[in-house]
Amino acid sequence: MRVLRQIHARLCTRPLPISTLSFALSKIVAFCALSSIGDIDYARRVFSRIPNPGIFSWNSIIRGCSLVENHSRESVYLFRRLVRRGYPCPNTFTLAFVLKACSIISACEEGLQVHTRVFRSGFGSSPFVQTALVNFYAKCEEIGLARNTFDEIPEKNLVAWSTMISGYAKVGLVNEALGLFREMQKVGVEPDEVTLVSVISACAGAGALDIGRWVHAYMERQMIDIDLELSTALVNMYGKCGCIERAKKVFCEMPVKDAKAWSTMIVGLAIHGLSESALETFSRMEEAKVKPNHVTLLGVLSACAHGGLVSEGRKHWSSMLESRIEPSMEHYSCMVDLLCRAHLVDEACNLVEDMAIPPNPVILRTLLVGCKKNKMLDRGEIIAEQLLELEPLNAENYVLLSNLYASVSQWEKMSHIRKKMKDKGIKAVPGCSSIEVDGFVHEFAMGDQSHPETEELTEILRDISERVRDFGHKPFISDVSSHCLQAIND
DNA sequence: ATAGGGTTAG
Repeated sequence: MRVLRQIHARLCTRPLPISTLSFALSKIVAFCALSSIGDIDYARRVFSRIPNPGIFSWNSIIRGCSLVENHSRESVYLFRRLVRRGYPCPNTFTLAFVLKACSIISACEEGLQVHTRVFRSGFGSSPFVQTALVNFYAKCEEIGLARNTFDEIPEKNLVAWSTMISGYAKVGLVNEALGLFREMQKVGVEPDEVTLVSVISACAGAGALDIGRWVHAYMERQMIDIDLELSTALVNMYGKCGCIERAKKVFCEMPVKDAKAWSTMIVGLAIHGLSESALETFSRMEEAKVKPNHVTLLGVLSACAHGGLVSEGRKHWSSMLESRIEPSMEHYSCMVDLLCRAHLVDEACNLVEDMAIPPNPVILRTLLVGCKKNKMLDRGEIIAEQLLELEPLNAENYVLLSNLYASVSQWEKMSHIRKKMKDKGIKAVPGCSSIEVDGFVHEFAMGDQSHPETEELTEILRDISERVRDFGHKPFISDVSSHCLQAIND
């Protein structure tokens, strides 16, 4: 960068022809915007001094901004400016870059405008632009539009398939993602690392362990290079699917581990209740001199919350404040959860009151659950009031408040809330779960009888429930079993 | 110079 700055300084003092100067400055912009050692602010300054920037310069700066964190919006602004000026004319590169920026910031309006422009410009048949459009729609959760665009691509290459698969995986349409993966193989397109990352991440989201294992075996068979991203995806998949030992194995065998990899492992251990291991992994991460990010801390705090490790949690909270990680709403949620689980509801409330930003509904709900567990009616009512003001249409809030009343046997107030819900026409979203059997993910929702084998399943659940009773246990009310019991009652 | 990838609390 220093050498470049010197060259830049000399360029400016020479009486060069404008075209030569523009060309040289364009090259500087491209380097500063795109190189890993570059400097986007410098690129912007140089760009603003180019007398008559050509499309190459515009593209460099638009792409550069889109790739730098928190600068993607600027790409969109630059593109608008370019369009308003009317020249130079955007090409396929410009469109692909600006669509990428739109997908990073989920700028749906702007992306749609670009799409209109694509139609008019006649670049609609460029595979790059088409794939960028698919990605853009998927990132904006317009999965139907993404699919329409995808279907219009006449010759779908690997990148197009991967984009669509990852789009489905991201919005949780796991069967669609896996189905498309099979279709892709049927037409003879071989997946690469990037495709497989999306497939594995779809498996993680669905608890589809069998398919995940199959993909893992497939990669080993095909000698596909299991790189950093793939390994992390595998660690996550095995962790989410309950195979923490396999997750650990993949993790240990990774030659290089970055913050995401460590975080994934820590979160995996935390959700398995292996709090001590999670914390130990965190210290190994620090020893390895990998800088923790905000997700790492979420994992650490959630491990402490699950293990009831209050003082450890407090320690990590204050060291987080000391380091440069600004606590986000999610971190506060985690800490509030930790305190509430440890029956320190008052302290949790104080923490929330001291927040610089007003608490979001998630935090308030966490507090409300804490009040319920500790039978703190008055405090709970105050929190519920705030919550209902913030989100008067969310059924979850009414259910939580009614649960609070139930926990202190205030049946009249409870039925009052239920009635209020009914009067407002608010319906609870049914609880749901899913399981993969032989490569298909079966989904169940509370009260939903649409599964072809509902009768047999209900029969089995009834049997389990009776056996639990026969053993002299109360049917245990965990999240899953309460759904089952509800299904039986229905 | 162009399009697709991993981690996120309750």
